[in-house]
Amino acid sequence: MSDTKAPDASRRSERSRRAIFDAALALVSETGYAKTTIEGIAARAGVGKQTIYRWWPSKAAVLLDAFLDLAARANEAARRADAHGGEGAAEIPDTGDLAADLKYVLRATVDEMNDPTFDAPTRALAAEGIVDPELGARFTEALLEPQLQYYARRIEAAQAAGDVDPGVDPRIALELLVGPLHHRWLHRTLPLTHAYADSLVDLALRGLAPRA
Amino acid sequence: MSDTKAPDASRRSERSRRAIFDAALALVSETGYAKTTIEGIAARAGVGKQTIYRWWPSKAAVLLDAFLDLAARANEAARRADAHGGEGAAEIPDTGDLAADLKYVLRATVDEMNDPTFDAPTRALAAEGIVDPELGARFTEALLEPQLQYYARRIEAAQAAGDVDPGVDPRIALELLVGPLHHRWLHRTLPLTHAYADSLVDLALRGLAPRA
Amino acid sequence: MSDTKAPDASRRSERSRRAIFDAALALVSETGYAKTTIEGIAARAGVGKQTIYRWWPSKAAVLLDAFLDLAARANEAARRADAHGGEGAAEIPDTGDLAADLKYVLRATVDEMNDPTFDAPTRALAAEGIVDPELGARFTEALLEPQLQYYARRIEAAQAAGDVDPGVDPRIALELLVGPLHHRWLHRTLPLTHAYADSLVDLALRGLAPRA
Amino acid sequence: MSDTKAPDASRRSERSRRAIFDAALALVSETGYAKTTIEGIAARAGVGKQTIYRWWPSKAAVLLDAFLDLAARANEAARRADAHGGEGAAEIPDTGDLAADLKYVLRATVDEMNDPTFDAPTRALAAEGIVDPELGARFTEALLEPQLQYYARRIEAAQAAGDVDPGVDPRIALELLVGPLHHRWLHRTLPLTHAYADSLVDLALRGLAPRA
DNA sequence: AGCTAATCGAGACGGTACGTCACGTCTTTAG
DNA sequence: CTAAAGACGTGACGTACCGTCTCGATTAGCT
Repeated sequence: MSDTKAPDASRRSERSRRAIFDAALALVSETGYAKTTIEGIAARAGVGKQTIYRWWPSKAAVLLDAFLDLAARANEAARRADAHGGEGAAEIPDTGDLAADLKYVLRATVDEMNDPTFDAPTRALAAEGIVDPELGARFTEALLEPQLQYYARRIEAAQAAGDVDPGVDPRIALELLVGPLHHRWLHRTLPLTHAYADSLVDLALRGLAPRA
Repeated sequence: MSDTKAPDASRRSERSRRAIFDAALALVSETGYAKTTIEGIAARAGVGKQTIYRWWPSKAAVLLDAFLDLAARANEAARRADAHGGEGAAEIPDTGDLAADLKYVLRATVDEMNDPTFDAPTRALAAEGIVDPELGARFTEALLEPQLQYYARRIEAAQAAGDVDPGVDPRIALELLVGPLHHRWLHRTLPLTHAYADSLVDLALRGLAPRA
Repeated sequence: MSDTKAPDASRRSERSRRAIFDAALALVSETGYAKTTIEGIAARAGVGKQTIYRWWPSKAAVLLDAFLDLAARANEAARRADAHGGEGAAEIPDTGDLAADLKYVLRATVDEMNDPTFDAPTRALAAEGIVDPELGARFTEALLEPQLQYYARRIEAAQAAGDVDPGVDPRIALELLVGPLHHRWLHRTLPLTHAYADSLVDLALRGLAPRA
Repeated sequence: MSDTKAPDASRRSERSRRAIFDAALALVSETGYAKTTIEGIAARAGVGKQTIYRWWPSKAAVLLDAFLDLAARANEAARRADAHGGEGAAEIPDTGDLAADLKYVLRATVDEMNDPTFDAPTRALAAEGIVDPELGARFTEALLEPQLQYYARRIEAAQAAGDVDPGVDPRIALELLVGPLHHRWLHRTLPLTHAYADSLVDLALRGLAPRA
């Protein structure tokens, strides 16, 4: 039906999967993405190379899954910490003050982008995704888009509350905030600061305000 | 002073330099950046590998210079074509209508991003620069920043003309336009269209408008 | 215990080993030892370079093993041809006439030295062994010494038969025969002929004769 | 007349020639023949590569000339030291006692072979000459043969004095002495000692003695 | 509980490209 | 006008990983 050789996922060794993720993340953070090799991951994980090739098509795919897994576990932990069993940790708060809410999230994003343990793998994945459409799609779908949806929902809520012009496409609105941030982050043109995040929110919100 | 062995640039073979650029650009456009190798470039250029390693530190650096050289020659040609010996080909027009001028440039940028002959190498260089800070700096400095300066100048002119709030940092203003465009381009979240460019300009300009 | 990474010999591909030997011998006889490269051997054998580097430390070592293998197979064939399952093909005959027996062997050796298919690789190996002690030891041990032992045994037999002074060290005796031959062979001072072999035997035997 | 490009020997720089010899000998003794390169010699001698290529066809040829020059200067010095302005330093003495004279010379030869400063370059040249007939001829003619002639002359003298069978070819006689020595030297089968030299002389002389 | 079939760790294999080294030729530049 | 300096095309070096391919030795999941 599908490919000539579909491995039987039910027989898969969870032990190896974990070890591969751990090894991949460790190696990327220690030696950088470019110097990380599948052979190295396998050796570090105490795993045969074939076990990696059986389940992933590329180094980037391994790292993406490893990162996703890390994020999922972090979320899990966060959810357990929070009393309310919310769906995800990153939902944008809605205090009624749109500007404040957005600044809060953008500042947090800026902090992440300045944190090497987040920056290194994400940057590597983004770069790989830019060049490899297949992986880029997975990256966007699994990492980027969910985050953007939080913005979309908050902006829709703001439109309902009359804080944002209802005629504006929330998608474009969100890109007005996130685009410049990513631009500075990826191209390293200028430092990413909380002040910058705030200015961005202020300026964007003036564009999104309901027409007089 | 510098490295232990600095080759004598005055003895450099212009012939080889040209051949390497041509080969690099041809190979990238034919087979893609990832499949392009230094060995392949050398072979195609009829040049020894050492001649590449002598002058460039990496494949990406070769391609960056090749691309820069291409752009420079294109500019040269454009300038000769235009009667007015203007400074560069990409200066943003100033018709007095800021929105129209920006839409014109953003549409042109969108077109470039949709043109594979521009898209492929630029995307590859951007991705490489994201991961390699050294190269990223060169990429930003040589390719990205000059372009951004055009926006900065046009926005400053608009501020002088009273079309843009003088209190706004032109740098942030320009990122409001370029950031979202790059976001869609690099992450391939949604199609890049003229309509999108227009919306972007309209929305951003509302944010930049002088306060009532 | 030994090197940091010892390949697992039990998993070794006999197919590749054979192909490498064949390619090495073919290339040496076709283009000469100096022009034979490891890369060339690998290509001709349809084998990865690493497969050669995994098992041999140098081009000379490959050729030595190839030559040894060839000799072993030749011996095998010779033994099968001879009705009597003798030990090796090169054992010196013992007809009771020492001079005749030695002349027979030395003439055969002269013939080998004059035969390009034997001369070329042996000469190359000898030269390499002269300069590389490691390889020289292997060459001596595996190719030269076994042959010398045949002489030693024949001379000891002659001593027992009273044809050679029992006070003479067989080792020196044998070198009296083989040394001059190799001298002419390696240094190409004068032609190697059967007549020369005969003279050598006569002269040496006069020195080895039992004292009156 | 001769080759397409015959360099004008009269214009040759003696300074460079000396520097090249010195550099070649120094490098060979420091790092070994195999690791010595023409590029290295040129650099060490402060000489352009072309200056070497103009006058010598190969690394081995340079070293041969360097060694010859060294030997010539050593002889010159020795001659000046000795009162009698003899032709060369290595002429075999004739005390009337052939065995003693030969032992003296063979012991001296053994000592040379055990002396690394002599052993290393000679061994390298011999090995190269074994494989490269052109160079081998030059090596034999310039280094080996003159030495052998000393033996030939001493043996002829001994024949005249009635100490050696006049029917024996001096050439073969000399090879009986020198061959075994070279055999042990080049193949490193057994240690080269004075005792060995003495045994060799004794044994060979029994073969050469006049017939009863 | 035993059988069977897949996955597992391991690593040899044919390859490709790497970045380096030296070759021998050719050109440029300083004395 | 010579020779040092060294860039050039060439080609082999020895290494690193690629992705595929056997190997036993576990492990499941199904009789």
